[in-house]
Amino acid sequence: MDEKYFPEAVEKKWQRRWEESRAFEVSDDDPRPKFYCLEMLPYPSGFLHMGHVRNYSIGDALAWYKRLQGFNVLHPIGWDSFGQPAEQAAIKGGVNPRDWTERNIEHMRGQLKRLGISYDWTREIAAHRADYYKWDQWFFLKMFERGIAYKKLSPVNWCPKEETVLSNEQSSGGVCWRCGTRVEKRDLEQWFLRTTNYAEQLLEHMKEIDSGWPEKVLKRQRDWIGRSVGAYIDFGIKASDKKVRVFTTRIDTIFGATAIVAAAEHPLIAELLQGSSLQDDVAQFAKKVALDRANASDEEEEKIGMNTGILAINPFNGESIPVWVANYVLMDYGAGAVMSVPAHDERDFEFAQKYSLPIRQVIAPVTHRQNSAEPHSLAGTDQSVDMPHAFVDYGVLINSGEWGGKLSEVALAEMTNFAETHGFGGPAVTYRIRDWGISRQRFWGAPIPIVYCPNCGTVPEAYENLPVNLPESADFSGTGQSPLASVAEFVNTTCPKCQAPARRDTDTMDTFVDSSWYFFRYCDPRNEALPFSPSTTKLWTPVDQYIGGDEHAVMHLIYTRFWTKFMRDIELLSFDEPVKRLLTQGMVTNLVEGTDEWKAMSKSLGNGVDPDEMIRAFGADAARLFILFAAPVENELRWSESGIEGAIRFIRRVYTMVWQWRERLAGADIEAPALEEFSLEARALRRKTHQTISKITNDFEHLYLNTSVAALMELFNSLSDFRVDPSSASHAEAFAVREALEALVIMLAPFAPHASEEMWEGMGHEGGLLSSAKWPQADPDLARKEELEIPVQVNGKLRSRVIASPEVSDDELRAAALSDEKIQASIEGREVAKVIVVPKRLVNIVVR
RNA sequence: GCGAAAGUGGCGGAAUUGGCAGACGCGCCAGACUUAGGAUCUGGUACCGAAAGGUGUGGGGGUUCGAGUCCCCCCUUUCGCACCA
Repeated sequence: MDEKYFPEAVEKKWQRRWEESRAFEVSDDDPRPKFYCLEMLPYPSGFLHMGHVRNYSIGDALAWYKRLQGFNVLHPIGWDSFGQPAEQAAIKGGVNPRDWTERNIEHMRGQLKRLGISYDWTREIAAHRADYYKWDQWFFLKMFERGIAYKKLSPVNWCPKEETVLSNEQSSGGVCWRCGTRVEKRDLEQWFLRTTNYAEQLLEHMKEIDSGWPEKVLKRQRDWIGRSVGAYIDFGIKASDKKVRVFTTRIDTIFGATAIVAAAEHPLIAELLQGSSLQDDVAQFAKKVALDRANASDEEEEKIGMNTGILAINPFNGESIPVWVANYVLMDYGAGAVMSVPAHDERDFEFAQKYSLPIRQVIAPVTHRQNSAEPHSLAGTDQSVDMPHAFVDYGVLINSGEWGGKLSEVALAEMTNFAETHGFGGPAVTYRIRDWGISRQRFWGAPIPIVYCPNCGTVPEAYENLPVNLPESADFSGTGQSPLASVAEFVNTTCPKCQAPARRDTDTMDTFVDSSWYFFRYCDPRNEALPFSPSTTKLWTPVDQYIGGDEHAVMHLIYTRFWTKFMRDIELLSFDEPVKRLLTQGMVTNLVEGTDEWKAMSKSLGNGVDPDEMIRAFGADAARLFILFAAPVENELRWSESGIEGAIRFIRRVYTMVWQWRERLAGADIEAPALEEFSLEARALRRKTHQTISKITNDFEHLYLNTSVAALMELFNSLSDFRVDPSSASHAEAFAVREALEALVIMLAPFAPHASEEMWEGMGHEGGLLSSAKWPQADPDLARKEELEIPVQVNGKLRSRVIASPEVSDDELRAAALSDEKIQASIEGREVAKVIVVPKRLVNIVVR
């Protein structure tokens, strides 16, 4: 230990020591209880940003805490290394995506090590390496076998001039990003995973995690899954034996249906119009709707529609109503068609007004007369009525034949039942969640292990042929086509079934596939026979704490839940949910120069801060301490240069104090003196020490890291106020200081591990790593106050305080309060109506 | 538009069970040490007031002996969803 604190030297020293002593490597056969602390793995863009630093600082604080508490802590890291930026770099800069990616990983690994995050680096994984994506392919085959992976036609953005697929970004504004041609929607054969099969479970199992996940994430997942309970009804078609099916959550309004509105691309409509004069018009209309949708802005589009001339028959009343097509009905939700009830649905109302469709009220508000035989209604006629807007609430049915007079709640069940018994409908549940399309016409991803054979058709690659290796390189000139299609030695293969010459699928998988199961691979990262052995994940998973940004609240966190359920189904696992506790940390923001706006750090806004510069200027410890202190973990964090200076100032003060006491503490007798040997001040210091241990231990369980740091500062302030000179301190005083300082240094380790190690060594623990030390234990007896200071209020206003013993009774407190001089003065001449005593906390005297 | 969450000093925030509002830090002010200070140390710092004292947690109302905390209305901000039948 040097007299002065030099972060750079200290940090280098301990990073080396940790590596040499393999301090953070964990093994499966360790008798201690396990703890799996996981942070979302980064995309190797080339540089760590402050969001990463915050994410990993939070995780590392928890990992340190748990380790000091005696847990066997798995704390791994890896790279989400497939994805577009690498391919863009290849297209633009002519570099190989693999080289680009490896270089970035190399650099970012160095940054993480300079931050001193306590990872088990022996378990590092990277998605772009064949020993990882082989298992993506393995899972794909398993899903294919079970019908979870399937192929279907699906619309993509298509540039008709270049005859190529474009991503959403490449077709923004509805035109091709290169040639400016208007983009079309075109159907392409693509692979999908049946997430919808698991919709019910994804919803149901939220019960298992709702105490550990933020409510807002669960809510977004619930909305994403979008379970909706209602009924389906088949409307007959006039002069045809076909039926058109609709889904509704409001079957009670069916007597108010004045049209059927179908999605423009509804196949039944096209079929029914076969040969009709309207056939082309409707096809034209469908094309326009598809185009508008591709160009969709944030704004809701104006509703447009057209009458198809087809008539449908309402099975409840036999009425014929027109069938329309419109842009506001979506083919891929519900049944792709709705019954239009303008009086009781806002969208239908708007549509009906525009096209002068009849508006018929069939639900009346329930009034105070609801118990009378004749329900009150706003309009007692079955003709089109004037309504200022749709009435969408539940109410009482009117103009609804035999259901008239019933409440919506009752009619919903009865009418669904009626439809079912008469064979034209029944109960139905629909979901908003769609199957997950994973085909990407891109190079830098895991190849889809499917072969197209002229004899056998679509054939899965054989397991023993995995991995299907991604070629070294391809033509990246950016034709928009999957670059793999141009690599002959990749495309041309033999059929795994009949050995005939065959062609490979040239698409790669969505990168969300890689991140759906990566943290299971950490448990068994070098397994060559399986993605992981069930025994290792049985030991380590589920993840105890997962930490990351809330931009992944739906996609990644739904997909990984889905993947877990699939892995359970193929008996790799035996639980439903992969993550017990989830923390979504807040963003790191900085002032945008020339404005007073705080925005997320970004290159384009020029308000980014380079972690390396921070480390150079202040040290990793100060940067990490500041980040964790400045705001609660889930809040936005506003960057502040002076804040980080405060952090290094604090570390330096603690460091200086350790330096001043080091000789005295190294030589001090460890034996605790008898209680009566401690002075009043020494007892107060010990009380603060034990109170602090208790508070911080509790805070860590809730990840209240900012208040933990504040408590450490308070303890330090108490130590500073304990003005005893090291050389003249009594044995008891030195003991109290040692107890406080050791607790302080150990509990500082999760926030500033390098400096803490250095101080720990300086305090005489040569050769013993702080990283294998033990978290201090709070002694409740020592933490207990020796006397209480009880506030005394008069009519709820603080007037005085009285000193009392911790065992004081209510009566004693009351007496003490009433006899207090200041209190007597303020209640003089008034009648005491009541005295409220909150045991050992407060007295309130009510006077008149 | 719909839904949710949140509004506390100059700033980040604390008060986690209805019981002393403003812990801790930043900033600022004063002082010490210094050739010097954007270093370090000491003290102060919600507001009004000379003081006694009074006021104070977005605004208004309510419940309670007692409200930052619970209830109702309003305002503002942030986030999410946005044709989901």
